[in-house]
Amino acid sequence: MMKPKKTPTIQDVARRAEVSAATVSRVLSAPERVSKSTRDRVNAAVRETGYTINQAARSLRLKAARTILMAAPNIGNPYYSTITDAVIIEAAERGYSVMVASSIGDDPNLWLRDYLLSTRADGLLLFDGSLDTNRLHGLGDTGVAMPLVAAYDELPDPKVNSVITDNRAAAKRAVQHLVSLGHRNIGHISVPSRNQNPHERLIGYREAMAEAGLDVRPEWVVAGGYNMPSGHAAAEALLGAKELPTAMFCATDEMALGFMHRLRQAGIECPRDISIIGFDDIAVAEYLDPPLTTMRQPREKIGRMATRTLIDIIEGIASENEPIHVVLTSDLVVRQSTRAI
Amino acid sequence: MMKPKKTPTIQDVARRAEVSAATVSRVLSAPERVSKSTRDRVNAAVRETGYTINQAARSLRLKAARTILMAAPNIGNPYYSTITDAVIIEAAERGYSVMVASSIGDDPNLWLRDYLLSTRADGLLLFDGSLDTNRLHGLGDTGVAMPLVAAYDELPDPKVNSVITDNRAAAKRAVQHLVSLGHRNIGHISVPSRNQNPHERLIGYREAMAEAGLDVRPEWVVAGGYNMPSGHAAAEALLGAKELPTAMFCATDEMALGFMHRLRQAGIECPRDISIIGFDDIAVAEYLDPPLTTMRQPREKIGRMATRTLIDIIEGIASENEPIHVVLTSDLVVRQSTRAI
DNA sequence: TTGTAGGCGTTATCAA
DNA sequence: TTGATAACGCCTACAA
Repeated sequence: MMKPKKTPTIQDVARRAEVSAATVSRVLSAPERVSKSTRDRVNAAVRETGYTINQAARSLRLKAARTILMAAPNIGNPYYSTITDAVIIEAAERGYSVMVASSIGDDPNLWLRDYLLSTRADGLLLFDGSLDTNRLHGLGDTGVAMPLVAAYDELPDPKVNSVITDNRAAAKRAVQHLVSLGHRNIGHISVPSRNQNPHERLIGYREAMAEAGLDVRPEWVVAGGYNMPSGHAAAEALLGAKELPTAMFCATDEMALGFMHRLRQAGIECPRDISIIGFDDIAVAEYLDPPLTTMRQPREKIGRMATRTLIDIIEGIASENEPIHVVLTSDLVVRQSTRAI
Repeated sequence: MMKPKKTPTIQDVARRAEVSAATVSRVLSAPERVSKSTRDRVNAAVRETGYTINQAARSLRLKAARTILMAAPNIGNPYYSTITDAVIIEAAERGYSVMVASSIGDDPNLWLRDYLLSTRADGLLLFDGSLDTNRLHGLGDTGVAMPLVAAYDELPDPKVNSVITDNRAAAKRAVQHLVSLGHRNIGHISVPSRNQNPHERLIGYREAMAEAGLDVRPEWVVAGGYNMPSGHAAAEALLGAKELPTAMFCATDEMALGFMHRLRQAGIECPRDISIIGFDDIAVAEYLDPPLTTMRQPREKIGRMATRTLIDIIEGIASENEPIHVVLTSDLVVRQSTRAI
């Protein structure tokens, strides 16, 4: 059994290199301020001792953790995996670590505040539209402003920095695609809104319908909830209607999947009997049968841009006075689940 | 513009409650050691000042970050999302934060070591079989042992704590299911192994074939790579063979999906012409057409158990002398992609 | 270019 | 039960 030596500190390195701790510190953070010869000696000593900087001490001293916190309603949703990946990579490139939090528990606003006030994280990447950005941003009564970037699929508070895709326009294009194929009876499975307004994708649907001079049949617009079971349930509901639409715009691919699945059980085939378009372009979309037509969300880009923006704000590169709003676009990906009528 | 007040420290609370900082600290960590009256005063002061503990200072003092690091080859893979979720939840229940790292970059072994040595994380949850657990566990020359739990889909180094599923047995059961349906010509798309041995799922396949007295036709065993394109490619390769197997055991659901997709393009329908069984039971599996028969990995359980074990080790609840090995089982989920011949 | 010294906010020890 | 004090490891004026 090897006895665990204490982890070396900057002092150990200093002793070994026969310099002061200050010099070691300089070599590590501003090498150019140290003569080449001592620098080499210090670097050697660092290697020999296996020294690693103690982040806790550093954070305490610097009042910065070089860590960002990513909060999503459920990281468990595959939708976030690509994003998470991008966040980690971008953060790593800037020398930041990433903490993740699932917005569960009593009062997310409360413990998020905790994270940021407690020098655990320097900024917040918010993927959860249900959190109160007002309280978070101003941090309520303490009045300490916290670097924050919102990147969820709803229209965020304009006072808050955000990186989003233009959901309304994308939804419109999805519907227009169906219209261009000759469909006039177009339904929609919507996604719940977390604020008082209807979700942007629902608004886009309505606008596109109106602009095309088409009626929105209330029984063809059914509320979903992001996942496959909700698409399944929507199909169930629709099967009760006297007449089926010829095309459906589903606000997420997962719902499209559940929807299609239930319909097939009832003998209704896509795209033969009904055209279906989804939203997101999740990885499996192109491998489905039929491959799913959808609006592709640039998830990697969302992750990277949001992270970059946040770190820019943390480091003072971006001004904190004017909120930053980045709007990315989604692309129509035509596959085989939609066809001309 | 509200001017950002400094975040309150324990001193501020102490002053306000007219006690010493030590007392405030006690109220926070060992309330029973403080009289009720002062305790109440302190708690009031905490509330009034909006005090939050400074984790950096605390970590420095305690030499513990109450944070664990989760490292996966690519968090981007949806397979990990459920696990990540479980890890976060379990960790939160124990008062730990979760950092995530994707095993990219030059030398993961190096920067992982960094994380742990630098008081950023107290332990490592390893989902990447390609990392060198030997070097990580002993941390090489420094000889500092680090709390580590491996939870990837390969047989880990027996010296390292691990939470895994019994891949070999599960693979055998998958094949046995096909055999029980009357199949004798059974192929396999394997997953790459990261050590010198073949992957456990491949071994299980071979064993089951041998036990059933069936031949393994080399041209029916093709190397895959976890994702859908590799399943696609495997199908491509197989289509070149003079004869097709009547059943295929795919080492992951993603590969099964890609495989099925390519075959369908060639007019080969599942389960009519070929039975397909996957592995993992990813969320979409039951919504596919046909719904996919598969071996379900208890991913949530893996995440929770691994986290629990790691924290037990960190906190000294579990002994660190004898490595802990938890083996979970996978369940066969029969759906419609397999049928009797 | 290098060293000295002080302090970041906590908690553990010891004494009262 | 409470308080004074020192120390955790680092960085940054300031001084030499």
